[in-house]
Amino acid sequence: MAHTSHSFGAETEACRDADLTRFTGYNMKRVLGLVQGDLAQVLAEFDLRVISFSVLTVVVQNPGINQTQLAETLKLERSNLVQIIDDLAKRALMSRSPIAGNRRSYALMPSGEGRLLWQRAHAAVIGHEGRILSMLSAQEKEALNRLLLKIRDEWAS
Amino acid sequence: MAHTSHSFGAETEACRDADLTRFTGYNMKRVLGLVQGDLAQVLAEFDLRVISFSVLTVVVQNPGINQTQLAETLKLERSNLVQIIDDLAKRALMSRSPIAGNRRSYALMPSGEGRLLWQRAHAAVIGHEGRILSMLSAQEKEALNRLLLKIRDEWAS
DNA sequence: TATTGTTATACTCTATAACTATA
DNA sequence: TATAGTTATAGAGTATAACAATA
Repeated sequence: MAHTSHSFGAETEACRDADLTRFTGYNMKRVLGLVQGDLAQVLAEFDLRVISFSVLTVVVQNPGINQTQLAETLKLERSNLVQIIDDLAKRALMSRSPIAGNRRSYALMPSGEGRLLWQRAHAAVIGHEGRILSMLSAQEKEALNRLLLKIRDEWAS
Repeated sequence: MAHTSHSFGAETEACRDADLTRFTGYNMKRVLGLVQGDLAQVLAEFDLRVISFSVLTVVVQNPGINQTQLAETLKLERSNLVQIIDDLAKRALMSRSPIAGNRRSYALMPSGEGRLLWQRAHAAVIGHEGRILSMLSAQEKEALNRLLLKIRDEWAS
């Protein structure tokens, strides 16, 4: 029985989900799990969650954006952004600046400290992607991104 | 002001996350969100969640597998499988069969009804992937799967 | 002692409704 | 009336510890 059990494990364990690997969605889910796990560890060194880094990136690249535009950009619910922005604002990484002539929305602006932290985190994320995708050639990485963006563009609302 | 607001939206709204789209992880997350949303709707017609379909697939392809092996295969925690299998068993789509000489694990076996439901759901999932990836050529789909599996294989534990 | 299945629990992510203050 | 931000809440998905039965 020990022999049976061992040979079963050794011979077929690696392909028990063979049928599912024919689905791109399943493969993406499995790979994204690996990527997000490593990325979360990398960003934890900066006290950032993955979503916080995304928010910081968009605000640095689009200073003055408001929360509704930010939510649309990252495809998040406005309500789920509140705590994330609260945290970043409390840490003085960005500010909610009043807009002249409009008192119901704020312009999100990165602080100097926010820009500096973002630059360090951004470099770390580039390092993370280099490591996690190190088995792909430059051409393969470019092809992967091109294919993913082609799918997203087709279904862009 | 209406003009300013409109031109801002029209000119820069589409590329506010341009910097993030350089990251494969971000692009995968965005695309997987679209794919999983559509897939969930497709599987809801069979009263299946995405995870239930994965479980059913692995059990159909590997009759006799136990819960620990199933959890390893799908990279889930054993504890999180309990309710899913409970549901599938209560609906008589699969059974927990006792194993001769081993009373602490069960052999998961698909029922005839389970195989039939799986065949219908499987066909629907293939249809879903065909629709959601319809902008890609056969070669592109194959390339995408190959790249994803190459990443996964490299980091397989 | 180690393994299998299970329970309980907690934390993250996501989705929705309703509120406030503004416009 | 509609919009921006907010609050509360609920549902998935995921992770961990501890337990009973069994090996």
